[in-house]
Amino acid sequence: MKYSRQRELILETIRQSPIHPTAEEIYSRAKEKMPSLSLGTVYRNLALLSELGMIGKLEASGDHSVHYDGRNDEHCHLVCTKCGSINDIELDTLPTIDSAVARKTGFIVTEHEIVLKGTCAACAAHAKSES
Amino acid sequence: MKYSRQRELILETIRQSPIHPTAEEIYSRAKEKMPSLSLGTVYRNLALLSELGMIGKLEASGDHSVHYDGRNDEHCHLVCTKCGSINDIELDTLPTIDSAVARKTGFIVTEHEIVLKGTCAACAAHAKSES
DNA sequence: ATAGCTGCAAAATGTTTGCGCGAAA
DNA sequence: TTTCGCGCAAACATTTTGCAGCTAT
Repeated sequence: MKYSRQRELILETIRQSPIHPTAEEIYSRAKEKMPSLSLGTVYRNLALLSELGMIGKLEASGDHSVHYDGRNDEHCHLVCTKCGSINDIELDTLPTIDSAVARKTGFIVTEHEIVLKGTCAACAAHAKSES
Repeated sequence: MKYSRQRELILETIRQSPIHPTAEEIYSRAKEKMPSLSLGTVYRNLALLSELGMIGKLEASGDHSVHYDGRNDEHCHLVCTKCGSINDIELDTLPTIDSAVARKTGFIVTEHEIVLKGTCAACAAHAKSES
């Protein structure tokens, strides 16, 4: 893979964002630093980086676009269906699951997408104070 | 909610399909039985049925469309990245997770999307016999 | 020198929506 | 008879792609 300033910027932008940004969000933030950047380039690099496992990908956010994650280790996500926030969470029981699945079904797990949907603490508090 | 023959047919079609069909697949199967059926109606009813919890929804299939599931109880999915097959699996450790999450973070889990991606038994066997 | 990446714009894909008609209550 | 759902087609949002020029190696 050849180096490109665009790819470096895109990767940097994802890593610095805490919100699990979409392609569009990554584009508009990165474009501030490199106004010539094009959206097609963002998409091409997101595909590349996530294929290489350098960034994470979250398809099940519930809005209609893919979100990206600067972390590339295995972890889970909490998606609030009220405010749309996405947060990381570690679930220690998970590593054991893969081998259990392999034993039971012969399916070889190489990656997860584990999303728990519901109401985040902030939205729950907000709802309570309203009632 | 008012009864409609279309909705009944759509629900029936999903329940009879073992493959976790997409809207397009549901449409073309159902259209065989009701040629006047329109794709917009399929989408409207899928939104309705999954909002009511009568069918399941799978966003993280890896192809670029939403898949639906005749089962509406909580279970997990195995998505083969080689052949695209989607299969159900029960993971008994999961019910405990929700309360653990709530205790740790205050997040109230109302639904899951738990997808394990990798190579299914059939594709693994196929790869082995080729090498 | 050349392979690969970019910007641009057009196209493709999957999904949603407005409207006027027909069917259920 | 009134309300809701339907079929149709247009609109929409997101993502992908072809091309010609530029950049890293």
